[in-house]
Amino acid sequence: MSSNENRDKLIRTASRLFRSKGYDGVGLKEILAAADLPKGSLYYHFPGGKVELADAATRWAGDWVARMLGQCFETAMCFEEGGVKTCETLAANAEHHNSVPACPVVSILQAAPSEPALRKTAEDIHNTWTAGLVRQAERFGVPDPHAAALSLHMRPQGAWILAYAQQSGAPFHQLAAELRKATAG
Amino acid sequence: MSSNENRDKLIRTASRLFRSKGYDGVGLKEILAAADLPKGSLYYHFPGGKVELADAATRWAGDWVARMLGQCFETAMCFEEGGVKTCETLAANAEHHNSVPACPVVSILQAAPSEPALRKTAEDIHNTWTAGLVRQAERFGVPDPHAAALSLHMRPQGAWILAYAQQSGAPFHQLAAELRKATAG
DNA sequence: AATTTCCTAGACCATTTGGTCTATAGCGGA
DNA sequence: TCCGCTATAGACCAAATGGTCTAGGAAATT
Repeated sequence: MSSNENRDKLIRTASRLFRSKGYDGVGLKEILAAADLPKGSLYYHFPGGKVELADAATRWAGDWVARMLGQCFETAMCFEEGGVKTCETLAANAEHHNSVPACPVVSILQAAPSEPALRKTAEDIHNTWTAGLVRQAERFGVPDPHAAALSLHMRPQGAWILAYAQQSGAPFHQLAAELRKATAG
Repeated sequence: MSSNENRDKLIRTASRLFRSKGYDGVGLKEILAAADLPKGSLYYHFPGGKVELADAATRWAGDWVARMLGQCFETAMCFEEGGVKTCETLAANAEHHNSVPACPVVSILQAAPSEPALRKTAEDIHNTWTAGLVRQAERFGVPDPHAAALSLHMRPQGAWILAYAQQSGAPFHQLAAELRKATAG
Protein backbone atom coordinates (compact mmCIF):
# COMPACT_ATOMS: atom_id res chain seq x y z
CA MET A 1 0.00 0.00 0.00
CA SER A 2 1.51 3.32 -0.95
CA SER A 3 1.72 5.15 2.32
CA ASN A 4 0.21 8.37 1.17
CA GLU A 5 -2.87 6.78 -0.30
CA ASN A 6 -4.35 5.79 3.04
CA ARG A 7 -2.99 8.87 4.73
CA ASP A 8 -4.82 11.02 2.22
CA LYS A 9 -7.94 8.95 2.59
CA LEU A 10 -7.88 9.65 6.31
CA ILE A 11 -7.50 13.35 5.67
CA ARG A 12 -10.32 13.51 3.16
CA THR A 13 -12.66 11.40 5.27
CA ALA A 14 -11.89 13.34 8.44
CA SER A 15 -12.33 16.66 6.69
CA ARG A 16 -15.72 15.67 5.38
CA LEU A 17 -16.94 14.42 8.74
CA PHE A 18 -15.55 17.30 10.77
CA ARG A 19 -17.14 19.78 8.41
CA SER A 20 -20.46 18.03 8.75
CA LYS A 21 -20.58 17.47 12.52
CA GLY A 22 -17.76 19.48 14.06
CA TYR A 23 -14.54 18.36 15.70
CA ASP A 24 -16.13 17.09 18.92
CA GLY A 25 -19.11 15.63 17.13
CA VAL A 26 -17.06 12.99 15.34
CA GLY A 27 -15.28 10.10 17.03
CA LEU A 28 -12.22 8.28 15.77
CA LYS A 29 -14.40 5.20 15.51
CA GLU A 30 -16.60 6.89 12.95
CA ILE A 31 -13.71 8.28 10.94
CA LEU A 32 -11.96 4.92 10.80
CA ALA A 33 -15.14 3.12 9.83
CA ALA A 34 -15.81 5.63 7.04
CA ALA A 35 -12.25 5.35 5.76
CA ASP A 36 -12.28 1.58 6.28
CA LEU A 37 -8.95 1.63 8.08
CA PRO A 38 -7.85 0.37 11.48
CA LYS A 39 -6.67 2.47 14.38
CA GLY A 40 -3.09 1.43 13.78
CA SER A 41 -3.01 3.27 10.47
CA LEU A 42 -4.27 6.44 12.03
CA TYR A 43 -1.67 6.52 14.77
CA TYR A 44 1.07 5.53 12.35
CA HIS A 45 0.36 8.43 10.00
CA PHE A 46 -0.72 10.83 12.73
CA PRO A 47 1.13 10.10 15.97
CA GLY A 48 -0.56 13.14 17.47
CA GLY A 49 -3.93 11.41 17.17
CA LYS A 50 -7.18 13.22 16.62
CA VAL A 51 -5.74 16.70 16.93
CA GLU A 52 -3.02 16.12 14.36
CA LEU A 53 -5.50 14.56 11.97
CA ALA A 54 -7.89 17.48 12.39
CA ASP A 55 -5.04 19.88 11.85
CA ALA A 56 -4.01 18.19 8.61
CA ALA A 57 -7.60 17.90 7.41
CA THR A 58 -8.36 21.53 8.12
CA ARG A 59 -5.20 22.79 6.44
CA TRP A 60 -5.95 20.61 3.44
CA ALA A 61 -9.47 21.99 3.10
CA GLY A 62 -8.23 25.47 3.89
CA ASP A 63 -5.76 25.26 1.02
CA TRP A 64 -8.52 24.19 -1.28
CA VAL A 65 -10.49 27.30 -0.35
CA ALA A 66 -7.43 29.50 -0.80
CA ARG A 67 -6.80 28.10 -4.28
CA MET A 68 -10.46 28.53 -5.15
CA LEU A 69 -10.32 32.16 -4.02
CA GLY A 70 -7.24 32.69 -6.13
CA GLN A 71 -8.90 31.32 -9.24
CA CYS A 72 -12.08 33.32 -8.72
CA PHE A 73 -10.19 36.58 -8.40
CA GLU A 74 -7.60 35.92 -11.10
CA THR A 75 -10.29 35.51 -13.71
CA ALA A 76 -12.34 38.48 -12.49
CA MET A 77 -12.49 41.95 -14.01
CA CYS A 78 -12.81 43.73 -10.67
CA PHE A 79 -12.65 43.01 -6.96
CA GLU A 80 -16.39 42.64 -6.44
CA GLU A 81 -16.62 40.21 -9.32
CA GLY A 82 -14.12 38.01 -7.50
CA GLY A 83 -16.54 37.93 -4.58
CA VAL A 84 -19.41 37.08 -6.88
CA LYS A 85 -17.49 34.19 -8.42
CA THR A 86 -16.53 32.92 -4.98
CA CYS A 87 -20.14 32.83 -3.89
CA GLU A 88 -21.20 31.12 -7.07
CA THR A 89 -18.50 28.50 -6.66
CA LEU A 90 -19.56 27.78 -3.10
CA ALA A 91 -23.19 27.58 -4.21
CA ALA A 92 -22.31 25.28 -7.09
CA ASN A 93 -20.43 23.00 -4.74
CA ALA A 94 -23.37 22.90 -2.36
CA GLU A 95 -25.75 22.03 -5.17
CA HIS A 96 -23.43 19.46 -6.69
CA HIS A 97 -23.05 17.53 -3.42
CA ASN A 98 -26.61 18.14 -2.30
CA SER A 99 -25.30 19.19 1.07
CA VAL A 100 -23.52 22.13 2.58
CA PRO A 101 -20.55 21.31 4.79
CA ALA A 102 -19.44 24.04 7.16
CA CYS A 103 -16.45 26.21 6.47
CA PRO A 104 -13.48 24.00 7.43
CA VAL A 105 -12.19 26.55 9.89
CA VAL A 106 -15.55 26.99 11.59
CA SER A 107 -15.81 23.23 12.04
CA ILE A 108 -12.76 23.12 14.30
CA LEU A 109 -13.14 26.52 15.91
CA GLN A 110 -15.28 25.35 18.80
CA ALA A 111 -12.60 22.91 19.83
CA ALA A 112 -10.06 25.72 20.12
CA PRO A 113 -10.62 26.37 23.85
CA SER A 114 -9.62 22.77 24.63
CA GLU A 115 -7.06 22.29 21.85
CA PRO A 116 -4.72 25.26 21.47
CA ALA A 117 -3.10 23.72 18.40
CA LEU A 118 -6.38 23.99 16.53
CA ARG A 119 -6.77 27.65 17.47
CA LYS A 120 -3.38 28.25 15.86
CA THR A 121 -4.45 26.30 12.77
CA ALA A 122 -7.63 28.33 12.43
CA GLU A 123 -5.70 31.56 12.81
CA ASP A 124 -3.14 30.54 10.18
CA ILE A 125 -5.76 29.67 7.64
CA HIS A 126 -7.79 32.82 8.21
CA ASN A 127 -4.62 34.85 7.83
CA THR A 128 -3.82 33.12 4.55
CA TRP A 129 -7.26 33.88 3.19
CA THR A 130 -7.21 37.49 4.29
CA ALA A 131 -3.70 38.02 2.95
CA GLY A 132 -4.77 36.65 -0.43
CA LEU A 133 -7.78 38.96 -0.51
CA VAL A 134 -5.65 41.96 0.41
CA ARG A 135 -3.29 41.15 -2.45
CA GLN A 136 -6.20 40.97 -4.87
CA ALA A 137 -7.71 44.22 -3.58
CA GLU A 138 -4.37 45.92 -4.12
CA ARG A 139 -4.10 44.42 -7.58
CA PHE A 140 -7.45 45.96 -8.52
CA GLY A 141 -6.52 49.28 -6.95
CA VAL A 142 -9.27 49.19 -4.34
CA PRO A 143 -9.03 52.33 -2.14
CA ASP A 144 -8.74 50.62 1.26
CA PRO A 145 -7.47 47.11 0.46
CA HIS A 146 -7.37 45.88 4.04
CA ALA A 147 -10.92 46.93 4.83
CA ALA A 148 -12.16 45.57 1.52
CA ALA A 149 -10.47 42.23 2.15
CA LEU A 150 -11.95 41.93 5.64
CA SER A 151 -15.36 42.80 4.26
CA LEU A 152 -15.12 40.14 1.60
CA HIS A 153 -13.97 37.66 4.18
CA MET A 154 -16.87 38.36 6.53
CA ARG A 155 -19.66 38.34 4.03
CA PRO A 156 -19.22 34.89 2.49
CA GLN A 157 -18.45 33.63 5.99
CA GLY A 158 -21.87 34.83 7.15
CA ALA A 159 -23.55 33.43 4.05
CA TRP A 160 -21.79 30.12 4.73
CA ILE A 161 -23.28 29.95 8.23
CA LEU A 162 -26.78 30.50 6.86
CA ALA A 163 -26.18 28.04 4.02
CA TYR A 164 -24.96 25.44 6.48
CA ALA A 165 -27.89 26.09 8.80
CA GLN A 166 -30.53 25.67 6.11
CA GLN A 167 -28.49 23.23 4.02
CA SER A 168 -29.05 25.25 0.90
CA GLY A 169 -26.99 27.28 -1.52
CA ALA A 170 -29.55 30.10 -1.49
CA PRO A 171 -27.62 32.42 0.88
CA PHE A 172 -24.63 32.26 -1.47
CA HIS A 173 -26.81 33.29 -4.39
CA GLN A 174 -28.33 36.06 -2.33
CA LEU A 175 -24.90 37.43 -1.49
CA ALA A 176 -23.72 37.07 -5.09
CA ALA A 177 -26.68 39.13 -6.26
CA GLU A 178 -25.96 41.77 -3.69
CA LEU A 179 -22.31 42.04 -4.69
CA ARG A 180 -23.26 42.18 -8.33
CA LYS A 181 -25.54 45.12 -7.62
CA ALA A 182 -22.67 46.91 -5.86
CA THR A 183 -20.58 46.57 -9.00
CA ALA A 184 -23.19 47.86 -11.39
CA GLY A 185 -24.75 50.64 -9.26
CA MET B 1 -35.50 26.15 46.89
CA SER B 2 -37.57 27.99 44.35
CA SER B 3 -37.70 25.65 41.41
CA ASN B 4 -36.95 28.18 38.73
CA GLU B 5 -33.84 29.51 40.37
CA ASN B 6 -31.80 26.39 39.74
CA ARG B 7 -33.50 25.73 36.45
CA ASP B 8 -32.42 29.15 35.26
CA LYS B 9 -28.96 28.64 36.60
CA LEU B 10 -28.68 25.49 34.49
CA ILE B 11 -29.84 27.37 31.42
CA ARG B 12 -27.44 30.25 31.93
CA THR B 13 -24.50 28.00 32.70
CA ALA B 14 -25.21 25.67 29.80
CA SER B 15 -25.64 28.56 27.39
CA ARG B 16 -22.31 30.06 28.39
CA LEU B 17 -20.45 26.76 28.04
CA PHE B 18 -22.11 25.69 24.80
CA ARG B 19 -21.33 29.07 23.25
CA SER B 20 -17.73 28.74 24.29
CA LYS B 21 -17.02 25.13 23.32
CA GLY B 22 -19.95 23.94 21.23
CA TYR B 23 -22.67 21.42 22.01
CA ASP B 24 -20.49 18.32 21.69
CA GLY B 25 -17.54 19.98 23.37
CA VAL B 26 -19.27 20.24 26.72
CA GLY B 27 -20.26 17.31 28.91
CA LEU B 28 -23.04 17.22 31.46
CA LYS B 29 -20.37 16.72 34.09
CA GLU B 30 -18.85 20.08 33.29
CA ILE B 31 -22.17 21.88 33.18
CA LEU B 32 -23.25 20.44 36.51
CA ALA B 33 -19.93 21.24 38.13
CA ALA B 34 -20.10 24.83 36.86
CA ALA B 35 -23.67 25.22 38.07
CA ASP B 36 -22.86 23.36 41.30
CA LEU B 37 -25.89 21.13 40.99
CA PRO B 38 -26.31 17.35 40.93
CA LYS B 39 -27.49 15.29 38.03
CA GLY B 40 -30.86 14.75 39.67
CA SER B 41 -31.69 18.44 39.29
CA LEU B 42 -30.88 18.44 35.63
CA TYR B 43 -33.09 15.48 34.80
CA TYR B 44 -35.86 16.80 37.01
CA HIS B 45 -36.00 20.15 35.21
CA PHE B 46 -35.08 18.75 31.80
CA PRO B 47 -36.32 15.17 31.43
CA GLY B 48 -35.07 15.24 27.86
CA GLY B 49 -31.51 15.54 29.13
CA LYS B 50 -28.76 17.32 27.27
CA VAL B 51 -30.79 18.04 24.16
CA GLU B 52 -33.65 19.63 26.06
CA LEU B 53 -31.22 21.71 28.10
CA ALA B 54 -29.40 22.85 24.98
CA ASP B 55 -32.70 23.68 23.36
CA ALA B 56 -33.78 25.81 26.31
CA ALA B 57 -30.38 27.47 26.59
CA THR B 58 -30.27 28.31 22.90
CA ARG B 59 -33.77 29.70 22.83
CA TRP B 60 -33.01 31.77 25.90
CA ALA B 61 -29.89 33.25 24.32
CA GLY B 62 -31.66 33.57 20.98
CA ASP B 63 -34.39 35.63 22.63
CA TRP B 64 -31.78 37.87 24.16
CA VAL B 65 -30.35 38.53 20.71
CA ALA B 66 -33.82 39.16 19.28
CA ARG B 67 -34.60 41.71 22.01
CA MET B 68 -31.21 43.33 21.47
CA LEU B 69 -31.90 43.60 17.75
CA GLY B 70 -35.29 45.13 18.50
CA GLN B 71 -33.81 47.80 20.74
CA CYS B 72 -31.02 48.66 18.32
CA PHE B 73 -33.44 49.20 15.47
CA GLU B 74 -36.19 50.92 17.48
CA THR B 75 -33.82 53.67 18.50
CA ALA B 76 -32.23 54.03 15.07
CA MET B 77 -32.96 56.70 12.48
CA CYS B 78 -32.54 54.40 9.50
CA PHE B 79 -32.11 50.72 8.73
CA GLU B 80 -28.32 50.80 8.39
CA GLU B 81 -28.00 52.60 11.71
CA GLY B 82 -29.79 49.66 13.30
CA GLY B 83 -27.05 47.43 11.92
CA VAL B 84 -24.38 49.76 13.23
CA LYS B 85 -25.89 49.74 16.72
CA THR B 86 -26.15 45.96 16.65
CA CYS B 87 -22.46 45.62 15.84
CA GLU B 88 -21.51 48.09 18.51
CA THR B 89 -23.59 46.25 21.08
CA LEU B 90 -21.97 42.94 20.20
CA ALA B 91 -18.54 44.56 20.36
CA ALA B 92 -19.31 46.18 23.69
CA ASN B 93 -20.41 42.84 25.08
CA ALA B 94 -17.23 41.20 23.87
CA GLU B 95 -15.10 43.89 25.45
CA HIS B 96 -17.05 43.89 28.69
CA HIS B 97 -16.64 40.15 29.20
CA ASN B 98 -13.13 40.02 27.74
CA SER B 99 -14.21 37.08 25.65
CA VAL B 100 -16.33 36.46 22.59
CA PRO B 101 -18.79 33.59 22.86
CA ALA B 102 -20.07 32.20 19.59
CA CYS B 103 -23.49 33.07 18.26
CA PRO B 104 -25.83 30.82 20.27
CA VAL B 105 -27.27 29.27 17.14
CA VAL B 106 -23.86 28.53 15.64
CA SER B 107 -22.84 26.79 18.84
CA ILE B 108 -25.50 24.11 18.44
CA LEU B 109 -25.57 23.97 14.65
CA GLN B 110 -22.89 21.32 14.32
CA ALA B 111 -24.92 18.97 16.48
CA ALA B 112 -27.88 19.26 14.13
CA PRO B 113 -27.00 16.21 12.00
CA SER B 114 -27.18 13.98 15.09
CA GLU B 115 -29.91 15.86 16.95
CA PRO B 116 -32.83 16.84 14.70
CA ALA B 117 -34.49 18.75 17.53
CA LEU B 118 -31.59 21.17 17.60
CA ARG B 119 -31.79 21.75 13.85
CA LYS B 120 -35.41 22.78 14.38
CA THR B 121 -34.40 25.08 17.22
CA ALA B 122 -31.73 26.74 15.11
CA GLU B 123 -34.18 27.21 12.27
CA ASP B 124 -36.80 28.73 14.56
CA ILE B 125 -34.40 31.25 16.03
CA HIS B 126 -32.97 32.25 12.66
CA ASN B 127 -36.49 32.74 11.37
CA THR B 128 -37.34 34.92 14.33
CA TRP B 129 -34.31 37.12 13.73
CA THR B 130 -34.91 37.40 10.02
CA ALA B 131 -38.61 38.16 10.51
CA GLY B 132 -37.71 40.93 12.95
CA LEU B 133 -35.25 42.43 10.49
CA VAL B 134 -37.79 42.29 7.67
CA ARG B 135 -40.29 44.15 9.86
CA GLN B 136 -37.72 46.83 10.59
CA ALA B 137 -36.71 47.12 6.94
CA GLU B 138 -40.36 47.62 6.04
CA ARG B 139 -40.77 50.19 8.79
CA PHE B 140 -37.93 52.23 7.32
CA GLY B 141 -39.28 51.86 3.80
CA VAL B 142 -36.27 49.96 2.50
CA PRO B 143 -36.83 49.04 -1.21
CA ASP B 144 -36.33 45.28 -0.94
CA PRO B 145 -37.00 44.47 2.73
CA HIS B 146 -36.41 40.76 2.46
CA ALA B 147 -33.04 41.11 0.73
CA ALA B 148 -32.00 43.86 3.11
CA ALA B 149 -32.92 41.73 6.12
CA LEU B 150 -30.98 38.74 4.84
CA SER B 151 -28.00 40.95 4.16
CA LEU B 152 -28.08 42.36 7.66
CA HIS B 153 -28.40 38.87 9.03
CA MET B 154 -25.40 37.55 7.10
CA ARG B 155 -22.99 40.35 7.74
CA PRO B 156 -22.96 40.40 11.55
CA GLN B 157 -23.03 36.60 11.42
CA GLY B 158 -19.78 36.65 9.45
CA ALA B 159 -18.27 39.26 11.72
CA TRP B 160 -19.27 37.10 14.68
CA ILE B 161 -17.32 34.15 13.29
CA LEU B 162 -14.20 36.26 12.87
CA ALA B 163 -14.67 37.82 16.30
CA TYR B 164 -15.05 34.40 17.85
CA ALA B 165 -12.02 33.07 16.00
CA GLN B 166 -9.73 35.86 17.09
CA GLN B 167 -11.50 36.48 20.40
CA SER B 168 -11.74 40.18 19.71
CA GLY B 169 -14.45 42.75 19.09
CA ALA B 170 -12.49 44.23 16.18
CA PRO B 171 -14.51 42.57 13.38
CA PHE B 172 -17.69 44.08 14.83
CA HIS B 173 -16.14 47.53 14.77
CA GLN B 174 -14.92 46.95 11.22
CA LEU B 175 -18.42 46.05 10.09
CA ALA B 176 -19.96 48.96 11.99
CA ALA B 177 -17.61 51.35 10.21
CA GLU B 178 -18.51 49.83 6.88
CA LEU B 179 -22.24 50.15 7.48
CA ARG B 180 -21.81 53.71 8.69
CA LYS B 181 -20.06 54.58 5.45
CA ALA B 182 -22.94 53.07 3.46
CA THR B 183 -25.35 55.40 5.26
CA ALA B 184 -23.32 58.56 4.69
CA GLY B 185 -22.11 57.92 1.13
C1' DA C 1 16.91 -16.85 1.67
C1' DA C 2 17.35 -13.65 5.31
C1' DT C 3 16.63 -9.18 6.97
C1' DT C 4 14.80 -4.83 7.40
C1' DT C 5 11.40 -1.31 6.76
C1' DC C 6 6.81 0.24 6.31
C1' DC C 7 2.30 -0.12 7.36
C1' DT C 8 -1.85 -2.59 8.86
C1' DA C 9 -4.55 -4.94 12.34
C1' DG C 10 -7.06 -4.77 16.34
C1' DA C 11 -6.98 -6.21 21.34
C1' DC C 12 -6.86 -3.70 25.29
C1' DC C 13 -6.98 0.26 28.71
C1' DA C 14 -8.55 4.08 31.77
C1' DT C 15 -11.66 7.65 31.50
C1' DT C 16 -15.70 9.93 30.30
C1' DT C 17 -20.10 10.01 28.15
C1' DG C 18 -25.34 10.62 28.57
C1' DG C 19 -28.84 8.49 31.06
C1' DT C 20 -31.65 5.83 34.80
C1' DC C 21 -33.05 4.97 39.29
C1' DT C 22 -33.65 4.98 44.22
C1' DA C 23 -33.36 7.51 48.48
C1' DT C 24 -34.31 11.41 50.98
C1' DA C 25 -34.37 16.28 52.49
C1' DG C 26 -37.44 20.21 53.10
C1' DC C 27 -41.71 22.11 53.42
C1' DG C 28 -46.73 23.37 53.19
C1' DG C 29 -51.19 21.75 54.34
C1' DA C 30 -54.40 18.50 56.81
C1' DT D 1 -47.97 14.48 63.68
C1' DC D 2 -48.37 12.64 59.40
C1' DC D 3 -48.84 13.13 54.59
C1' DG D 4 -47.63 14.43 49.94
C1' DC D 5 -45.23 17.10 46.87
C1' DT D 6 -41.05 19.27 44.99
C1' DA D 7 -36.51 19.04 44.29
C1' DT D 8 -31.92 17.49 45.41
C1' DA D 9 -28.38 14.00 45.86
C1' DG D 10 -25.51 10.84 43.81
C1' DA D 11 -24.67 5.74 43.09
C1' DC D 12 -24.80 3.12 39.22
C1' DC D 13 -24.86 1.54 34.21
C1' DA D 14 -23.78 0.34 29.34
C1' DA D 15 -21.62 2.43 25.66
C1' DA D 16 -18.32 5.23 23.64
C1' DT D 17 -14.11 8.05 23.94
C1' DG D 18 -9.08 8.85 22.64
C1' DG D 19 -4.94 6.51 23.17
C1' DT D 20 -1.23 2.63 23.72
C1' DC D 21 0.86 -1.46 22.51
C1' DT D 22 2.14 -5.84 20.46
C1' DA D 23 1.91 -8.81 16.56
C1' DG D 24 2.13 -9.66 11.83
C1' DG D 25 1.86 -9.11 6.78
C1' DA D 26 3.92 -7.34 2.52
C1' DA D 27 7.43 -5.80 -0.13
C1' DA D 28 11.96 -4.03 -0.98
C1' DT D 29 16.98 -4.65 0.03
C1' DT D 30 20.85 -7.36 1.02
